[in-house]
Amino acid sequence: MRVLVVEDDKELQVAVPAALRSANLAVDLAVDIASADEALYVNSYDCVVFDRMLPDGDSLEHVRGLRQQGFAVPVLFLTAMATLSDRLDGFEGGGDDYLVKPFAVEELIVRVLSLVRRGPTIRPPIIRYADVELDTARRTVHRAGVLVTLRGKEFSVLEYLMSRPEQLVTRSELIEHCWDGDGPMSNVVDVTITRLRSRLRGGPDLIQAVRGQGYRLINPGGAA
Amino acid sequence: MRVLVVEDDKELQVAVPAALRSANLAVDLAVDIASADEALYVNSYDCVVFDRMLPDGDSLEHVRGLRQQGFAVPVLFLTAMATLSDRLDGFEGGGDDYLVKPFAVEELIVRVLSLVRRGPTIRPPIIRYADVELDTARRTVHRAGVLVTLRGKEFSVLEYLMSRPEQLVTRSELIEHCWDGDGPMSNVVDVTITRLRSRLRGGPDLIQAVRGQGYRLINPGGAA
DNA sequence: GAGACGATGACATTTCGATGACACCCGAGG
DNA sequence: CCTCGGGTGTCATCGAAATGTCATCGTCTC
Repeated sequence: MRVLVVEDDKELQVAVPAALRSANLAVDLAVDIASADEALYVNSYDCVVFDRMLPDGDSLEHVRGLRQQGFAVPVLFLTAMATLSDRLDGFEGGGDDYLVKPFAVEELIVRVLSLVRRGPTIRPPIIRYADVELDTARRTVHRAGVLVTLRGKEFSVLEYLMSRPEQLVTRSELIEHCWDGDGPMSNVVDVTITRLRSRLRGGPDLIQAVRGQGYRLINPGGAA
Repeated sequence: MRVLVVEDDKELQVAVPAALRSANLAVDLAVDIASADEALYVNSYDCVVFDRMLPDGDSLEHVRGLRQQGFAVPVLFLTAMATLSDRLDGFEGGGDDYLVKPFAVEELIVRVLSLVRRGPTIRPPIIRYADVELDTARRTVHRAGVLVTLRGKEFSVLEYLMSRPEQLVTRSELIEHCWDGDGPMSNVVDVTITRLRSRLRGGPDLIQAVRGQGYRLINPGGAA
């Protein structure tokens, strides 16, 4: 579990990461909003610890903006301000917790762990065609309900075909999307299609060869 | 929004309800676990504020029991104990927040409002998959009932995998979430997986390698 | 029936994961 | 300050699995 700490105070820059690391969290440090943004853009975190006031602005306002764009990672604000209204602001902004300075490191650890545990769950997109279900996140394929295990290339090819159901897909198109570098100089595509077909033996052939053109996904039965 | 306060201290019996009412919450009071149970049975609350120690027992233990039976209402524990392990206990029990006495009433209000807003969603601190139980708070793992001691990194990796059962998890995903800085440039992940597997020798291999893609938790037996 | 193109089985090659051994770092304790 | 040891990162190697290549066969079209 990985945490980003955004803190401009020299002392806390040391203490906070140390505390979190002692709880087996992976910690990165940013010193202002700008560098935090950079880090958030590059990596994905399970939690962010934000000092409320930073040299280049109020982190709360910033997070509020990010939330509007779908930013879903839980945030813990460190704040020196003690008035109730300021604290409430913190929660309104979408932050999931806050801590008033000065605080005990144990308290910080407990709260961060709690936030991390709560992490955002994402639904994997599933593509369906005929009686085939392809789960891009799990990288699994089911035909008529039964699990079919595919090799990497086979999966890539099927994924591409299923993203363009019933459309004609040329060999070079497949090579461009499923192979890297300068595509192979053989009939790999054909071979892969053959292998794919043999794995999907659990119903009619869904992959139609179009002579001289390429391949196309079809649903012979029509139903399902 | 209706809140139940369970408190035996005379002073707090007055102060806590008063504070919450000032935030427009409807408040009921109970003085011990027995009467709290009665109130919970009769009414439905959006939040419960439990003093940790009550004349007829430790409320934490009690809530733990209730959770097992599906009790989902968020709980805020008031505790006088200040050690980290005691605080962690509070979270393990399924309580969603805690406050150390003495506390500012504003803080109490903010936290209760936050819990109420969050609604009855609990993320149990124990994740189960197949015959493995992982306690995120205690950082312990049991396989088929027997305790397995893991190293920090091994635990982090297993935790991440178990939070996404059966999903494909890439190496870079693991590195992003379990390592800091810009991840290492070696096969650490593979090595850690190997070590993890060897610790979990007590049943079939649950970690499936997906060639060229990453790893995935699976349950070969299907049962349990 | 001939040519072209796709299908397929067999085989070669490449890539990738598993693993043992070792090096390094850091914290505990003398 | 030094040593020791556990935990973790790195490397080299091995073997198996995935994939590319080729040759052959089948089949569709003109």
